[in-house]
Amino acid sequence: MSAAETPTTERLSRERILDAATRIVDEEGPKGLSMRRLAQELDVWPMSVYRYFQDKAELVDAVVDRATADIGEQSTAGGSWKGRLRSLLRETRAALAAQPAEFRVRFTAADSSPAALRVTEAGLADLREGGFSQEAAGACWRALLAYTIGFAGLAEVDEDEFDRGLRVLLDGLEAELGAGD
Amino acid sequence: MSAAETPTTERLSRERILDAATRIVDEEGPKGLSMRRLAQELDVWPMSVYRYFQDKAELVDAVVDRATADIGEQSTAGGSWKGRLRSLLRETRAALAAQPAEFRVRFTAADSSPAALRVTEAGLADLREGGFSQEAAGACWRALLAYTIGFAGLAEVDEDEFDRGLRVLLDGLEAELGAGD
DNA sequence: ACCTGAACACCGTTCAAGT
DNA sequence: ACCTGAACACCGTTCAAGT
Repeated sequence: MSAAETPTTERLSRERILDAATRIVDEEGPKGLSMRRLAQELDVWPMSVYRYFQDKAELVDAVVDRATADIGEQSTAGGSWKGRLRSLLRETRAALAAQPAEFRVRFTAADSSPAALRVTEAGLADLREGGFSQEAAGACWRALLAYTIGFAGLAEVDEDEFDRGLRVLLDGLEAELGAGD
Repeated sequence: MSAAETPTTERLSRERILDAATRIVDEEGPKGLSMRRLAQELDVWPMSVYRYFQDKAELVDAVVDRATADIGEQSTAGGSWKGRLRSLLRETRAALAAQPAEFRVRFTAADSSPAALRVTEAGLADLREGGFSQEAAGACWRALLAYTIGFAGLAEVDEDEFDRGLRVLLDGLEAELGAGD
């Protein structure tokens, strides 16, 4: 009993905390997530969470980061650069649309999440492969990302409608910035 | 003294409350706006504000609505439908970019603000004038609005870059949806 | 009927006291 | 050194008691 303990509850960890936080947000909405409610869900003292996250803001950022962490995993494989890029942005829209609006804004915060940085790097790589200069790729990416994030916030959304607009924007940007300029 | 009072502070009103709320948000950020802080700023009991706004959510919506209420006032005059539309969206982007991210999401909430509805109606009217069918105008508007709102959330923004992307998107949508389909 | 202000049920976070 | 839990400084909002 003293040598080999079998704890009734697993040891606390960032992973377990994020699981619980995500569960609360899914079931009770973003306003339901408080440090105290979270501690209760984990059967832990309120202050214990602060061992793993500096404050609530850091926790929320981690929740959003994890919810968007696997964007682009599906579609790094073959196909044209344009196809990959559209697939990347479709995944981005879907992942962001699944987040509550209050949390979604954290994805494009000034101090971007690791997930957001990875998505941006993947997108820029695709655009460079498509013949855009570094500067043109940057401008093009911001336009595509703006469209995607904005669409994620619209109600009654239609996946096909998103894709049609995305194609129009991408083709137009390619015609304007891809070859000449 | 008893017949004609000269009150040291003006009577409370929605207008005065929104002035104070906007001032607090400008000076102390969105997190600084609390019902209690607002009451203090107005030199009033905390509960007095509830005579004019049902709850804090309604107050915040009213703040955002007022901050976006004069979008489109400048540009309803002459020019092509495309020029008017671009001007409308430029104003929309600027007004939204001036709002804190936490408040910005309320502009496109499911129960849209009066200001958002007016902007949408103006945009749709421009698109109909440009030859879009009602259905095509709806899809086109959602794409343009998504792009605009998304851009409003991006850091280190360039007005010209916004405008270039907007023109690309609008021209592309016109080519795709305006004439045929 | 209206307005007051005390009170309720929460927050995030600090910090002194214990182990 | 680490963990606890009491305490601080707030919240939004309800509601009974006063006028």
